[in-house]
Amino acid sequence: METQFKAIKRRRLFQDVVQRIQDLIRDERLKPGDRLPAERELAEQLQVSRSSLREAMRTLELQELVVSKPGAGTFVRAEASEPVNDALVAYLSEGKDALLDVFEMRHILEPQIAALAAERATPEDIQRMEEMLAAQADQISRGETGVEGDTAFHFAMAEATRNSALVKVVTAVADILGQSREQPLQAP
Amino acid sequence: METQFKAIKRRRLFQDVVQRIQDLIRDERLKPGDRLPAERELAEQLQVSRSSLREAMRTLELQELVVSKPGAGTFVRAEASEPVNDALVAYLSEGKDALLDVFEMRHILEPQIAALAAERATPEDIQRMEEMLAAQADQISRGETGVEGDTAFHFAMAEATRNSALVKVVTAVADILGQSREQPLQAP
DNA sequence: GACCTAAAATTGGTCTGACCACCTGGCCAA
DNA sequence: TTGGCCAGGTGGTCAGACCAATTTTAGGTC
Repeated sequence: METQFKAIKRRRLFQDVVQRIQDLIRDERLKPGDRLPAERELAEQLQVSRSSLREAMRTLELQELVVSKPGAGTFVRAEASEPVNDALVAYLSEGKDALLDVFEMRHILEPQIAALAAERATPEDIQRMEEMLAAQADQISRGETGVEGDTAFHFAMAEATRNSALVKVVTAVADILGQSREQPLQAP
Repeated sequence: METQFKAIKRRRLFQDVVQRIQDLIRDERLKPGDRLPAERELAEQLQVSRSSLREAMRTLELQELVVSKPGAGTFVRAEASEPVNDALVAYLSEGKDALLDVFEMRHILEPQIAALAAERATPEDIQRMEEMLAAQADQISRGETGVEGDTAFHFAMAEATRNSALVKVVTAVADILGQSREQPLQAP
C-alpha cells in the first residue's frame, strides 16, 4: 500500500527574497523607476548574505521586474505592463490554429464579460462604452472598418468588470486579432 | 573624424556561462537527465568563480533547462511538454486583488469550457477526465484536499476543447491558484 | 552665481575560501 | 538479507575582499 507523502520541496533562501520583493512591487510600495537599496544594505536588512540576494536579483531581472546598473543601483523597471503583455500576446499566438483558438476564446469570454460588466458598471463606465460605440459608428460611417472602435469597446467593457485579469486577457486577445487584420498576408 | 562606437553592451560573466550551457543543451551534447559537472569543477573548467556560475545556474533554472538538487547535483531537465509560461503567470498575478480576479476568471471560463469540451471531446478525452475525477475522489477519501486532482481535471477538460489558447490560460490560472494555496503566509 | 574638473564615496560585478545540510554508496554488524 | 553507520561529494549559504562603473562632492575658475 502506498501512503502518499507530501513532496517536501526544499525552499531556498533566495526564493523567499524574490517573493518578498515581488510583493513589494505588486503592492506598489516599490514603484517603477524606484531604486532599490544597495545590495549590501538590502542584504543586511533581509538578514541574508549578498550572494543569496544577488541570486534573487538575477531571478527578478529575468522576470523583467528590475534592472541592475553597475555603479548606479538596481531599479524597478518602468515599463512593466506593456512588454509583459507582449509576452502574453506572443505566447497565445504560438502554435497551429492559434488565431482561430484566440478568436474562439474571445467568443467564449464575450458574453460572460458583458454579464459581469452589466452588474458592476458605474454610470461613468456606461458613458464611456456609449462613447466607444458612437465612435465606432462614426468610423463605419466614414467608410472605415470600425475595428479600432470595436476593440476599444471591448476593452472598456472588460474594465467595467473591475477584474484586472480579464482586462489583461482581453487586451491581449484584442491585440492578437487586431494584428491579424493588419497583416493579412503571411508566410506560406 | 569618424569615431565609430561599437555597440558596447555590457556583458556580464554569468550571461556567457548561460549561453555556453544553453548551446551544449541545444546541440544535445547535454541530454535530458544528464548531470552537469559539480559547481566547483564546472567553475574551474569555465574559468569563472562559483558565484558567477551559480548566478548562471539560477538563470538556467528559471528557464527550466536545468534543476538543482542539494546533495545530488544539477541535472538537465527532461523537456517539459507544456511549459508553464512564467511570464503569463507573473503578469496575471500582478496588482491588487489579482488572486480574486483570477479566481473569478476561472469561474467565468469554467462553464463555457465545459460546454465546448462536451461538444468536442473524444472517447479518450472522456476516459481521461473520468480518471481524473476518480483520482480526485481517491485523494479526498484519503483525507486530502483533492486540489491536485481538481487542477488536473480542469486541465484535461481544457485540452478536450482542442483550443490551445484556452489550455494556456487555464494552465496559468491553475498555476496561480495552486501557488496561492502553497504559500499562505507572507511578509508583514 | 554659474560652470567645469577631479577626487571621494557609492554601487554592482566578480573572486576566494569556508562551513553547513543533504544525498549517495559502501562497509559492517545483527 | 536487513538495517545502521560513516565518509565523500554536492548544492546552499555566508563573510570579506578587490575591481570597474557611476554618482556625488569639493574645489577652483570665470
